[in-house]
Amino acid sequence: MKPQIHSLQDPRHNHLLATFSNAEWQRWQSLLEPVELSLGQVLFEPGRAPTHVYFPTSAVISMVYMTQDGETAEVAVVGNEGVVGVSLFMGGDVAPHEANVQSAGTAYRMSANSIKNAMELSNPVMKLMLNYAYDMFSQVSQTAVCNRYHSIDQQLSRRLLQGLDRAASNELLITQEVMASLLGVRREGVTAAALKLQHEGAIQYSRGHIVVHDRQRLERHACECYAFSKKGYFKLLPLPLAA
Amino acid sequence: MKPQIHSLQDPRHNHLLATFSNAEWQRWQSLLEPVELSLGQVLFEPGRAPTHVYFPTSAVISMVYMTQDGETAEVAVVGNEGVVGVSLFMGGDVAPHEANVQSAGTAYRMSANSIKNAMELSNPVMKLMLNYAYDMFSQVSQTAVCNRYHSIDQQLSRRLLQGLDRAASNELLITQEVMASLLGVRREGVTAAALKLQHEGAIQYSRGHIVVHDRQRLERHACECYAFSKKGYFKLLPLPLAA
DNA sequence: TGCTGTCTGTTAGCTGGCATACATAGCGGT
DNA sequence: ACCGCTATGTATGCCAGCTAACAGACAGCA
Repeated sequence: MKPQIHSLQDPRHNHLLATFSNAEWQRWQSLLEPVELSLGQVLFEPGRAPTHVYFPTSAVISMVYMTQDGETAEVAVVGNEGVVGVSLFMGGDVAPHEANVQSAGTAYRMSANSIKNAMELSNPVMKLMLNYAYDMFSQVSQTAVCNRYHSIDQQLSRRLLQGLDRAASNELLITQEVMASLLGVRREGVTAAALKLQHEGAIQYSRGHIVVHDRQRLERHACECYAFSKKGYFKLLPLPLAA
Repeated sequence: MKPQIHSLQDPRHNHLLATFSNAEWQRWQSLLEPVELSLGQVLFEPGRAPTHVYFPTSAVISMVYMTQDGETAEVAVVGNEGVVGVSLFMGGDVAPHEANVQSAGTAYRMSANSIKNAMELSNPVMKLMLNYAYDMFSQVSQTAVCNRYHSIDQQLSRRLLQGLDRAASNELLITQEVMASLLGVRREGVTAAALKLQHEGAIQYSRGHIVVHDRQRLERHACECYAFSKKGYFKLLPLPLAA
């Protein structure tokens, strides 16, 4: 049940880092530091300037927004397709979100100063980072609409799939309680939705351990937001004309 | 009832343009084109690359997200504090939103190529634009949470205030029908909330013409999202420690 | 083996916002 | 003055998700 650890972590397991040319790579290597991220660890808090950016290789991080009353909602998920701490390279030093580790694993991190310098030095790197930031922006927009229109069933399915895409296996470690706080709903609501999925044979779970048996069924339950949130998906969309 | 028109439009009425040094300004002047934006005009559609960025001087633009079923929700509002078309300077050419004119008025626009060149040439300009993009990102995150937790009453008040901040007077031109599509709720829901505000004497309206009489009352009704969405607000927040 | 804490299942009643349908009221044009 | 269109007001019924409260089930630990 322990998180799997890549003892010889390869930075290129992160999709952004993987796109670097060898020349870029030379510059970056010494600035990147491999780290283990544990479940629940908080990478930065709302109102504070992140000290590092994180490039997950196997860890999964939630960007969580919180109201004054302490009610929470996840607005984006970041796995090895992305990077945590986009506020640093957009100049809005202070992030309004909390970034916490949803699934323990490995990542590479780089100090705030280093990433800022690196972006000044290299235009391609800057473009890459900004491009990802925009993906994330889109993902958050989608979340806003999803929160408005879609049922708990749909959202749970969506979120499980998003977790699955960033996991190495067909298993997830998350309790219904935590899932509820991510979706911004009651725990009982998640229980009901999860039960339905379990009765249909789509998933099987027990005490925070979820095994996905029928991914396709999950996809049928999920709202469109899942497909849309796949990395860069919207860029590939055919123009939705016929307005 | 016609929208007021500044016959001699000053680009510096846009807060972003206003921050430019004289040197920057020289370069930009010839690239900016003054335009009149009419109510309902669509600046760009989802899935398409914007042809221009727009710097509103008196117009107000809605960034609207749409589901496959055609349900809509506004995720951000842009007035003379900002710029429309951030996707262009983040490299994600294709925007997932629709940008449409919520309140007729004036703006300056610049072609997609020009803005891209301008950003390459000037680091300060790039930082300014990215900084604003991050503000917008925060605003969208806030909207996601607002959609989850806050009542129609609260959201209507919030949205009226956001409109008011970007208007020259205490009047707004918007029907309950349109407001409903922005908030992503039924028209009847807006009617009920608006009636309440009217009975309290906070606002007075008729056929799409809203006059705000008691701004403070609106602020009391609005959710925290209003205060938060004020431009750059989150940067000024004291650190919310005591976790 | 039993204790304890966490996780999951279930119930009863409430409410906000939903779908649907229709009524009234201004405004503009002829 | 009338017609027609758009905007607003209102009603009935419904349902998802909420509050609150509690019961069972399993894991780890002493």
